[in-house]
Parts: sequence; structure tokens; C-alpha cells
Amino acid sequence: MRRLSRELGRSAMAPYWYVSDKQELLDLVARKLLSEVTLPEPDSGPWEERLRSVLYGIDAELHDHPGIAGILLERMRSTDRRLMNGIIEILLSAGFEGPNVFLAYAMIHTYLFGRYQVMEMDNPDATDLEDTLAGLVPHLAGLRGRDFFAYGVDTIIEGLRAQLASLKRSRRR
Amino acid sequence: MRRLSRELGRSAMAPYWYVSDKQELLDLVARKLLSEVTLPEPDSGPWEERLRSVLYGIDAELHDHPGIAGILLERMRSTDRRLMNGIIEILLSAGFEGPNVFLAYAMIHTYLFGRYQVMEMDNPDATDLEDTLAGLVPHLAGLRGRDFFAYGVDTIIEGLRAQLASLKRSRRR
DNA sequence: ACCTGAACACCGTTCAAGT
DNA sequence: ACCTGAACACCGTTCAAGT
Repeated sequence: MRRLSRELGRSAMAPYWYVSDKQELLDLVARKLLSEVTLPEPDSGPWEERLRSVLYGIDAELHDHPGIAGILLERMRSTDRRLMNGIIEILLSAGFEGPNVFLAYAMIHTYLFGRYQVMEMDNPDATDLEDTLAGLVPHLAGLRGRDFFAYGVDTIIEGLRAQLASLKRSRRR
Repeated sequence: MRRLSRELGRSAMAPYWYVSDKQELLDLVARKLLSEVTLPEPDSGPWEERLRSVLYGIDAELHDHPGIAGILLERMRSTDRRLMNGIIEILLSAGFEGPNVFLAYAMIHTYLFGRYQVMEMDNPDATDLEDTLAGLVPHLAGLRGRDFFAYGVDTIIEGLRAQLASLKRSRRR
């Protein structure tokens, strides 16, 4: 707060006229970013594509503001449920049901949450990787943050597809 | 640091005789916890089970100390690479190769990271879920933290299995 | 070898006051 | 309506000093 006021050329207490505390300010920022993510139309494609689209949308917002990821994702599941609801609708349309809807959603949410703690891991200090790994290091050079995220999302989608298949199998009995 | 000293009945500066700063103290705690996780023997079972076993091991350590998750996972990929190497060996034994080893590892690491930011989400305030969701809420009651983690790990494993299958397909060409 | 006390630079925030 | 200044309770940490 003090740094913000300093950068705006005001006294330390100036922000407190607009906002009641630091938390409220961060909430407003998170709210703004969340509102910029669009949900795909229900009939705009297969669930996999719609899911990927929301996740990439959230990723894009977080990309330039990794600092508020925590607040943002916390809001997503408490006060600002628009995106959470949207994702759950996608999962329902995919065929998830009952507890599985929440399990699947939580899994996705958790991955997103991790993404913005790690971020810096994208370029993992290839220096002094031991034994078996040393030979693999060259492969690391070409990988970028987006590659890691894309691979993660793909893997999650494949995983969910498998869960869905076994759900349908057990339903048939 | 001040609170630690207070609880130990020492002056605020007492810890600084043992440790050069707060970061170093947290590192020592993280190191201790990481060292308590055992890696399964390479021939102790299929890769899926060995992977699950390490992840559950890490989860168990983090469970009672969610606060140091950030430091712990950061160490895992920087100074304390024992577990990271172990997981990567498991992935290699599963058939991953080249960049895919790192992509798969990063995906897992990211999920773990998210797990301990979210934690509290495990019981998501079923109050005022809107429209389509209201009907699903009863299913939430029975779900516990462990269920969410187990489902996440299962989904990741299924996802990785699918990635592996397509890797092998492309290798055959 | 182990610890203390005073001090510094930094926070978020309360409260009374200024224009 | 919009902002300031002084003050408080809290940090992590430096430095010189005590036993």
C-alpha cells in the first residue's frame, strides 16, 4: 500500500479513501481480471475444446499478473463463481455427474493454482542435473512456459476422458 | 522469527545464532520433510504404483505442514533433487523420453504445488451455489481432502498413460 | 559458545485533522 | 469529497555488547 501511494505521488493513507483495506484492493483487481475471461458458447464445440478455451483464457490473464494468482483463484471458488460454474457446466455436458463433477473441477482448479506458483520453474536451471538426467538436458532448452501449460492441459483432458469412460462403463451395468 | 523466539522464551535475535536468516531456517525444515519421503525400489511394481507411492509420500509430509509447501517444492527442483530425480526415473522406466520426461514431470510438480495452496477448497462452501449446481451439492458432503487428492493423482496417471500411448504410436512410424 | 538490547527500515492500518 | 501526518503494532535484520 505504501509503495502504491508512493508511485501515485500521494501520502501513505490516500488509497484508504477508496478502499477499506489491502485485501479489498486485491479483490477488485482479481475481479477485473476474471471478468475479462470469456466462457465459450455451450454449442461452440466439443467439451475438450471448450474446456481448453476457458483454461487458456484464465492462463492469459494470470500470465501478466502472476502475483495475484492466489487471490484470483480463491475468488473463483468463493465470491466470483462465474468461471467455476462455466467449467462445471462444461463437465456436466461432457457426461460427468454427481461427486465426479466436483472431483474433476477441483483437479483442474488445483492445477491452475499450481501453475502460477511454479512459473519460474519453466526454465529449470539445467546446471548440475545428476547421472541419468544429464543426457536429457538438451531437450529442455527448446521448452517454453506455454509448452508446459499446454502439455499439462492436454494431460488433464486425457485423464478426464479416461475417468469419463470408466464412469460410463460403470453406469451401463 | 520474533514469534518463534517468543515461543522458545528467548530474545528476538536468538535464532540468528543458529541460522543466518529466515529463509535458511525454512530451508532446513523443508529439507527435513523431504528426507522423510522414501522412493520405492525400481522393481517394486508398475510405474503407476511407484509414482502414486512417491506422490502420496510427499502429500503426507505436506499434510501437517501446508505452510512450507512453497519452499519445499522449490527446493525439490533446485537444491534437493532427490525426489525429482526419483520421479523422473519412474517416468523414464514408464517409457517417457526426451522433452516429454520434463513435460510430464513439470505437470506433476505443478499439481502438487497447487494442492497446498488450495487445501481449504476441499470443503467448498456449499452455500449459495447457483442454478444447475444446487442439485449437485449433496454429493459434496461426503468428499474429503484425501478423495480430492486421490482423484487428482488418478486423473494425472490416466492422462500420462494416454500421452505415453501416443508417444509409442508415433515412435512406431 | 550462546544470547541480549537497542536500533533500523519496512509493513498495514487507526484516528484525528486539514482543505 | 479527497487527502495528509502522526502514531501504533508488527516484521526481519544489523550491530555492538554481555556472560
